Amino acid sequence: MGRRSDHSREEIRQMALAAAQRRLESGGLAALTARKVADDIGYAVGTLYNLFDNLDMLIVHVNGATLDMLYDELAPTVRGRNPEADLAAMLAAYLRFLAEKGQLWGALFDHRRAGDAAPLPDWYLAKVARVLGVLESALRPLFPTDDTAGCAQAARVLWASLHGICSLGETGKLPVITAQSVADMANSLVENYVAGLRVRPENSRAEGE
Amino acid sequence: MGRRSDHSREEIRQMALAAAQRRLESGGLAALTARKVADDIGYAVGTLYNLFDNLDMLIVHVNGATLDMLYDELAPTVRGRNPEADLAAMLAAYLRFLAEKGQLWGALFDHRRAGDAAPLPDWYLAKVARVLGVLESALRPLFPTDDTAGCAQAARVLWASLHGICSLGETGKLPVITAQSVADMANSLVENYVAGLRVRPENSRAEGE
DNA sequence: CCTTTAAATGAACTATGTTCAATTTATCGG
DNA sequence: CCGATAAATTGAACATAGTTCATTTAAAGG
Repeated sequence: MGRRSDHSREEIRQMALAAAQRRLESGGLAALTARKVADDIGYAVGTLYNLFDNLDMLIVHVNGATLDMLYDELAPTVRGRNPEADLAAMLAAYLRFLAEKGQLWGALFDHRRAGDAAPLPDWYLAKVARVLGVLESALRPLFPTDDTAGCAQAARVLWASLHGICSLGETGKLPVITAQSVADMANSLVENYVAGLRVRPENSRAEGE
Repeated sequence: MGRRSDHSREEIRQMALAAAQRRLESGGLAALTARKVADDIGYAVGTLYNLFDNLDMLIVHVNGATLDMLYDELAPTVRGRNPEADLAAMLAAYLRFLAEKGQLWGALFDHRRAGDAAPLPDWYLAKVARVLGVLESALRPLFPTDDTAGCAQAARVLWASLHGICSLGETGKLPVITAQSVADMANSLVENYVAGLRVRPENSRAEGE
């Protein structure tokens, strides 16, 4: 079969992304194969490779959509006055997202690309940065107005740390104490880290002790 | 070919593990395939499956060895008096391990087993717990003698958080500010979290603000 | 030396991502 | 309306995976 007029190029792209997302949600990354997605949308495997360089890029696009969803959930939780309160609300929203869209969240991090693959595209990093921006705005009051760098770094530390807790928690790689404790751990992290920021003003960048 | 007497069953196991470790160190998880390991040790693929249930279990054993190495590096850094000093030394050793044995460290976390796989064996979790024990002993002075649980939880929070920083840093998934900043982030985490523990004594388990 | 038993083998099976010559259809010039 | 051109779609084919198991081979026991 050749050139159909069933759908435009862009429509097929969207269908493929939607199908990929569905597969991800129900069966995780393992369920997301080129042939299955192609079947889902009623096109042949080769067609997928007209629209995406490879499966990795398809997944990166799905992950981009996930980051947008995450932003939409997190952004409204920050009111910009009290860091502790904002962070608690934000963390709750994050954990809720993780509980509801666990497989999508998982793909954000489980998807490891080959070492020789192109670096993550700028538009993707921008989406990550946008989510980080929410966290930055919550932390903002803790830093002097001119210390944007310190705030940005603190946001990255918190974000990455939180990721570690959720990630190890979900994959069972950490002998965890109770089932509830991923949330407990996340709370412990945020509260103590922020308390630390308050006690050690501005020089949060650490020299020898 | 059938029953050789070149090596005992246990010898082949060790050869396979050593070969797997070598492959991991040079090319990461992608370079560790059943056929290649079999070739390396001069046996056929099938033989590997006499010794290990499957490739996953082979990798779990290599990871176990990595955890032992890590323990050996971390354990001597804790002197048991000053938490801040101990943690700084321990963190330095951890980052050194990461720099030198990055691929082995990576396999500890990159290796995601299928959802239907058996849970991680107890002996493996025990090795994880042993490494965590080092961290616990460094944090010990910060907690009342009877609060073992609080100390254990703090150790897990720190450990998992640190993992998040290193993991996201290495995979380029976090738009990082400078090249140096993984170490900076790790220091920021440890120092602020510990400062937080000091300021908010014992009730580090977090209720509503 | 023959029998028994255990180890070692490697072809075969299923499934993956990816490629590309061949095919089919739309589009456009006349 | 037709024929040529261009574009999209196809699916068989390739390389590589993990895993299995009937068959082969060598050691051990009597």
